[in-house]
Amino acid sequence: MNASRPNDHTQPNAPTDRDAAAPDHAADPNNGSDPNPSGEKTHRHFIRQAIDADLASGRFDGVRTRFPPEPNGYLHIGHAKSICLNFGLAQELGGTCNLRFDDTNPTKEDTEYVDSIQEDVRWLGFQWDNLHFASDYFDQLYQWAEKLVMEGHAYVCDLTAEQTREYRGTLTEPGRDSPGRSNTPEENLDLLRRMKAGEFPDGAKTLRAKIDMANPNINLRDPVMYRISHVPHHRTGDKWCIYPMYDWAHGQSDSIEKITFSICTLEFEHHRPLYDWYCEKLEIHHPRQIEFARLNITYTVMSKRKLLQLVQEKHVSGWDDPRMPTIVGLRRRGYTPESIRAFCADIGVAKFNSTIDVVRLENAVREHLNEVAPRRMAVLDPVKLTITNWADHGSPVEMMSAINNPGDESAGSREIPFSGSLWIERDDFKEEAPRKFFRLKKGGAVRLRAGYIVDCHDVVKDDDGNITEILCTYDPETKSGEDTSGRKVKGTIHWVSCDHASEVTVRNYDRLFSVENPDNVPEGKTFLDHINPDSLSTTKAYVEPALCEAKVGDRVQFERLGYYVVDPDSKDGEMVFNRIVGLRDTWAKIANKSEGNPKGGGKQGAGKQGGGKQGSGKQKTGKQGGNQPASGKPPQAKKTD
RNA sequence: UACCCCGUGGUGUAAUCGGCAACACUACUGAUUUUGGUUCAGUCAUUCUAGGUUCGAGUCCUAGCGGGGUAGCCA
Repeated sequence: MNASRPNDHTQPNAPTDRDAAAPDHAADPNNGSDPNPSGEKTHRHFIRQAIDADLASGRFDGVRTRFPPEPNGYLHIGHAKSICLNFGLAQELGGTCNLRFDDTNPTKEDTEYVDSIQEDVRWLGFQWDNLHFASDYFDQLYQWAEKLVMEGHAYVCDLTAEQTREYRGTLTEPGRDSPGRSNTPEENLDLLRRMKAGEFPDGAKTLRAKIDMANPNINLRDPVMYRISHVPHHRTGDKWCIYPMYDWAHGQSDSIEKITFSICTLEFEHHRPLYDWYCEKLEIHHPRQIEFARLNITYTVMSKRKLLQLVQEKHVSGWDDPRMPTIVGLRRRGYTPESIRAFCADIGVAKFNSTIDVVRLENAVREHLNEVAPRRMAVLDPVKLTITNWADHGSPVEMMSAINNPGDESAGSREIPFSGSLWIERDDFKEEAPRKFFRLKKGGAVRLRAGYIVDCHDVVKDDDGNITEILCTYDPETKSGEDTSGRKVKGTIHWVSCDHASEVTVRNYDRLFSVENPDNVPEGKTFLDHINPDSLSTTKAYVEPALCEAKVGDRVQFERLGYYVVDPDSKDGEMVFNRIVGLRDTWAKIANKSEGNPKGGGKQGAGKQGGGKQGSGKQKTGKQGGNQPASGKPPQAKKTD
C-alpha cells in the first residue's frame, strides 16, 4: 500500500472565521529561553515548559504534533481541548500538526466519522499540515514486527483471550510466561507469516512483545501487538487479517511522521514505558509522549459510549442535537469556533483531574456573541398591549430606529415598525408587582425599547381571570432618541408590532442533565436517570420583520432574552431558532431570592443551578464510587471512551 | 491491599533559583445603563495534614491522608 498520503490540500472551504493570529507568534523554535518577545505575561503550562526545555537542550529541533482520533465516533468538546492544544502549540512555535486517524480496529470504525472529524477540525479553525491514517503504515509496521521477531523481542502466542488474561496475573500478583515465549525466532517468524496469510481463525493466535511478565506495570507484561481479525478495513479492504494494537501502532505512526511531542491524555501514562520500549528496540525516531488531564464539564457526560447511547436510544435527536457536547452539537446549538477556542485557552492544561463548571463554556459564547451578535426583538410568550390614544398619533405606523449593538457603533441600526397594537412578554407585566419589579404594572409606566414610554391604565381579562389585553396610553414626548419629556422610568421592555410580526418556532435548550455529575449514580441507576426532562421546550414566538432576512446559522440576540441561532430545520416562512444561551438574568435571581425559591423561574428553566448548588466540600472527582479494591480480581467492564 | 499520577479560594489555572500567594470565572456589594444585558469598582485562602531543613517553604525532605488511573486480542 501507499505508505503515506501526500499533503492533503484539498479542503476547499477553510473556515472563514479561522484564527487569524496563526502566523504572528511564530517564535524561533530553537530559542527556548525567550519565546515571548511581546513582553506580555503569559502562563506557560507544563507541556509548553517541557517543549521549551527540549528545544533548548537540543533533544528536538522543532515542534511537530498530531491530533490522532479514532474514527469511531463524533468529536466532542473534550477533543476540542486536545485539538486546540496540539494545533495551538504548533502554531505558537512555528511547527506542524498532522491529523492522523488511528484506524487500527475495523470492527468499530467507519468512514462516516472520518468525514465528520475533518469537518469539525476545520470548523474549529485549524488546518492540518498532513492528513494520515495509521492504516497507511500497516506495511511498515509489519516489517518492523518481523524485525522484532527475528531479534527475539516478540513471539507468537497460542493462548486464548481468556488464558491470556489468566496468565497476565493481577495488579498484585505477577504473571506467568506463555508457552510461546520459548519459541525460536524462526518458529515465530513462520507463525507470524502464516497469521498474516490468513491460516488461522480469529483469536487463535497473537503476536506479543517479549518484555517482562512480572513487571508491576501490566502494559509491559508481554503486550499483544497483533490480533487476528478477518474483518475488512474501511481503507485497506481485505488485504489484512491481522491488525495492530494501539500501543504497537500509535508510537510507530508518530515516529514515521517524525512527531516530536506526542500529547495524549492521562490514562496513557502507564503506556509510556511501552511507547518508549518499542522505539528503543526498533532504533527509530523517538517522540516524547506527554500526558495531560482530559476535560470534564459539569452537567454533561463526555464518554463516546454514553454519547452513542444517547443517540441510539433517542434521548436526543442525533449526534448534532444542540444539547450534545459534540462539536456538531455545539455548532448546531450556535456556539462559535472562537468561543470554543477561547474556552479551551481559558481552562488551561494540567495533570490535575478537574471538572470545569459548564457556566464557563456558556460564558465564553456569551462573551463572544455580546460583541458580534446583532440585537433583535422577539416575544416568546406574548400578551397584547393596546395603545388607547394611538389615534392621536396621526399615522397608524411609525418606523422607529433601533441600534443593532450598543457596544459596537459600526453595527449600525435598523428600522422597526411601531403601532398601536403590540405584543409584549407576559412576564413583563404584573397587575400588582413587588417594589423591585421594574417592568410594567397597572398604574405604572415603562419604556418600550426604541419606542415610547407607555402608561398602563387598565387590563382586560377573560372569564377565567387571565389577562388578555393591556391598555396603555403612549406619551408622544418620549420618543426614543428624541425624548423631550424629561421623564425617567426604571424599566425598558421589548415588543413587536402585531401587524408586522412574523411567527417563528423557538427551541429553548437547556442543560441535558439536571445534576452536576451525571455519572455519579446510586446503585441500580444510570446516568440516563439524570436527564433533565426540561432540556428542550419549543414555543411559537413573534419576531420583528428584520429577522425574516436571517439565514441558517445566523446568530442574533433577542433583546433581554438570550442569543439565538437560525436552525437548519428552517424553511421558507417557517423559521426555527435555537437558544444558544440565555442572557445573564439578574431579575430571576432577585425574584427567586425574595420568594425563598432556590430553583427554577429563570430563563434557563430547570437545570439552572439557581441558588441550590449541591455539595459543599471539595469535590475534585471525575467519577465516584469507582474505587476498586485491589482484590486481585478483575473489575466489571467499564468504559470511558 | 501492587504500580503510576495528582492535591493552591466556590471553580479552574499561576507563582523565576526557596523571597509580598496572582489571574480568570462564579457568588455577593455598589456605581453606570433606553437590554434587570454590557461596562466599572469592591469583597471572599490555615496552599490536604503533621513533622523537618532554612533568616525565610505553596515550592525542598520524611511520614501520613485524600483523589484519579491501570488487570481488552479497545483506543
